[in-house]
Amino acid sequence: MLRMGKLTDYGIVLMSYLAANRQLQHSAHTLADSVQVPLPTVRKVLKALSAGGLLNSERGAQGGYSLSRDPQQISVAEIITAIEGPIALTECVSDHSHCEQETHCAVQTNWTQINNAVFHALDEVKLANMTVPQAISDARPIQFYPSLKAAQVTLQDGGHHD
Amino acid sequence: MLRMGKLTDYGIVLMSYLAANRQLQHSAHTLADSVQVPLPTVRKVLKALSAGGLLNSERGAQGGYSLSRDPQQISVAEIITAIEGPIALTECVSDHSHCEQETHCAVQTNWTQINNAVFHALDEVKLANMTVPQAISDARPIQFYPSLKAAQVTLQDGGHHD
DNA sequence: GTCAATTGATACTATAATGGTACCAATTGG
DNA sequence: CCAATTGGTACCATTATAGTATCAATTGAC
Repeated sequence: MLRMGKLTDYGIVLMSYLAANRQLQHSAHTLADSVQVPLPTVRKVLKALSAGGLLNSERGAQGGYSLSRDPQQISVAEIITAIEGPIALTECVSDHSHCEQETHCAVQTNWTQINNAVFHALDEVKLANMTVPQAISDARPIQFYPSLKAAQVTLQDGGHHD
Repeated sequence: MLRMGKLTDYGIVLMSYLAANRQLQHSAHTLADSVQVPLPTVRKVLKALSAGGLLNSERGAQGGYSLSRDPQQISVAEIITAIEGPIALTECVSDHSHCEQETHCAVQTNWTQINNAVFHALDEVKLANMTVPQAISDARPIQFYPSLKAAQVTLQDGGHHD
């Protein structure tokens, strides 16, 4: 499924919102209200975004968050990295690759390559593109293997997706 | 982290092994031994790969698995799809997108685009490329935001990665 | 024809990851 | 000094995942 966490999704939404309203400082409270996501969760995401250097934060009364850079300078890859951690499709390419099968596994090098390709794709999309729908010129229509989707009997249990 | 399950990793390894030994039929037992992964788990992965149409399977004594197509015709995107299900980075772009925030979320269209870009990257890499290390000509050297990696204080808990 | 080997399908369990929440410390403006 | 707000940490519950076990179906061999 290759999916990443909801928090990252929130992160994108949050960043998009901030990009659309750069002028002022936004408190976590305000943002939670705007984006319709529970406040504590928003806090968490905001915190990560800030720690990742994507947001400026000001403490104290009248404090809040704001984009640290232009929306054109921020890629979704950065946002993902800030929230999910370093982009790594498998354990192999992650920092602590404690792969026991190294001897038998002859593909780890390629994984890194694939990883880079994915990262590149993610890095080309800037936050500025997210605010303007359909603005990604690089996107080509690609089919998602619908036939395979049908044949997808799934592994995890009985596959009862009601 | 954008990571996908271990099973998918096994799947890639399995497929690579099969690609390197196309001539004969391999039983789950044999493969488990070759790849050094627990037999039941290998069975599970093999089953999914078979259901996905990537492997031919023969029952009965002397049965086993073999690639259904040329390694050049099989992409990692297909393998991932067979094991993890349809490639979807977020819930938004998945089949059952029960997104409550639709009103406030103005990015779902872009997610689909990003998804496509990632899928495309994954689809360009064929199984044949995996067996020959470093064979992916399309790969460019890309930095992984090492600075952000350092600043990555993480969300999930205390971030105590010893 | 029976038996052994092998895949197909399903169900189950335990561990880990994730989402979500709460709390307290630190900072800053009024 | 107080209120508002971020920073950091700890915690819990739900879910997903990995891994295992069991039985049915099929096929070749003896």
